[in-house]
Amino acid sequence: MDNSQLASLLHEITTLMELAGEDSFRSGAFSRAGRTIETLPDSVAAKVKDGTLDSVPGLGKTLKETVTHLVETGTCKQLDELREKTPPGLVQMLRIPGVGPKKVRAMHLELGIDTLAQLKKACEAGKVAGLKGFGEKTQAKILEGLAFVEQSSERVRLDQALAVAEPLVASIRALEGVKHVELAGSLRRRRETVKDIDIVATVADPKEATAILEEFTRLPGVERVVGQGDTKASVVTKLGEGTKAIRINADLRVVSMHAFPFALNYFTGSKEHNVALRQRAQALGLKLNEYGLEGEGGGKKCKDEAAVYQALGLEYVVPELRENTGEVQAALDGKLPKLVDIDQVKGVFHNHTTASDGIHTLEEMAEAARALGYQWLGIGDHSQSLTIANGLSPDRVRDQWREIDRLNRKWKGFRILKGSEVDILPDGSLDFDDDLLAGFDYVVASVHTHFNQPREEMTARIVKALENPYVTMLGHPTGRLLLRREAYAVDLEEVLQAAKRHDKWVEINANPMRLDLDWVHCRRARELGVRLVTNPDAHAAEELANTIYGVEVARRGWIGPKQLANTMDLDGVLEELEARRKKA
DNA sequence: GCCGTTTTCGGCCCGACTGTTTTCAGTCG
Repeated sequence: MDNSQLASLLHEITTLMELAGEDSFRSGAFSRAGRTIETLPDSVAAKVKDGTLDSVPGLGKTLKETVTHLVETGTCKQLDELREKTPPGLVQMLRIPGVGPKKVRAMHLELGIDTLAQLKKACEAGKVAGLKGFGEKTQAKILEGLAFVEQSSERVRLDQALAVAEPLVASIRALEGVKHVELAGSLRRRRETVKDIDIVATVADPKEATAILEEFTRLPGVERVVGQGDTKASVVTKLGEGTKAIRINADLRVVSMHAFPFALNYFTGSKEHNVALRQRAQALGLKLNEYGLEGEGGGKKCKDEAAVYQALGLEYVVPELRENTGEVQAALDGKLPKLVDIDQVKGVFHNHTTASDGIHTLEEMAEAARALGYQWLGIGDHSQSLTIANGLSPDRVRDQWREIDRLNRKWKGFRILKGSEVDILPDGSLDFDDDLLAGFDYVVASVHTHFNQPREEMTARIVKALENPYVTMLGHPTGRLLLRREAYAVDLEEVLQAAKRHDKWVEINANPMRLDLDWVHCRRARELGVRLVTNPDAHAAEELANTIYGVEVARRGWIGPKQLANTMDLDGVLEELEARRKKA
């Protein structure tokens, strides 16, 4: 069992405990444990095995037992019992905005409501409004919320949310009277998937806030207004049409000028990072909230977020690192990493052309890369066995090499690199023989078939591929498709160890549907000293721009420029690849 | 349920908003 599976079981226990009306501090302990584990790079299952569970903070006697049971059996007594007594419909009801565990529990106990369908009927019959603590407005909100639950998915991908949020921010910025506007929330932290869009703005004159909020609710893309007050408006936005339309909740908060840095910091989160900051403030005898930082001598003025961190005696923490995974301590010690930046990327390795399943030619891809300011572009079309993607035969590979040589005579200071995305066959051998592999500048090895192999088999398969001297890097290490397909079963720790042993790079696939390796394991790669590389896996010229998403994953994983192979300039990359070929 | 440079018991981050209330519970971030 990997950490994310274990964490989701702990989150399930948390939710079910809340629905069962258990003490919130007890359920909170489970929630924190889940949160800790999902951001922990080392395998908790391995810790259970070698008895080092004590090294995980927040696990006392009970939680250590629970975690051990979950790892060993996939479940535990408490979870079994909670599942037994909780109808699944109750969990779904929690997705209704404004409905939490207490309300769900009341409706379940008082009206016997177990499903969303029953809830809808009860609202339509006016029964819900009669409950103690409920009323007409609550009932109407639940009915509206039910429609939203039916239409929206729980989370959306980063790129989808940005496609809605960035135009919204631009529109708000253009409104009369608006001073500052920034994206906040998990979107600003660049999490791979997000639940909603948070925006913070300021106005020169507080009296204008209401008018700004009013205009916000009428912007293009806004489908419905959920709530609107003097400081906050909440809307449902829509991206796309028909059954494929994506709906995302968006909140705009308008605050005073002097509160802006505090509000932006507060609404950027993460929740856990905020808690850590407040504890830091407390330790200094200060009080931090979304309006300011108060001490004995009154409020402290901060002109921007950096000043807030400075006032707390901390180095500035960029949004991508604010997950309470050690960044506050590092900021205190002055030991935050220097992170890689998109401007430092000089090229990318793994891209496709019309030779396999891309839609643009070699030359078109190269020109697009040059337009982005890259010094080199790696082409890695599919190998022969992947017939569904028009994988290249050895003869077609040699044709492509001749074409690359021809094109490379055209440019000064720019090169196309000869690469391949070679399939890792089910037994761990590669889809081309070593003689052919030796002719490439570099080789990306990836799994595209037989996703259902047992964990040990898949791990051994990938490790064997990494032993091949001609392999340069491992492509999309887990095969996951965000919100669509789970990762295949694989022991990433073992894979990263093998990468270290054989001096191979590991890809952060920058396609926003993949983002694979994830940021948590980037942290682990960093610890191990495994070099990473991000590749857009572009199947069209415009997809080269997806590289930014991979860089964001690397940043969230504390990766600096030296550890990301993309920052090598043309001379550097040619030298590096030449040295590797000689060694092979 | 966890945790301890004021604590092994008694706290646990903090405040706003909403809708239901007449002093507050639930939800949210």
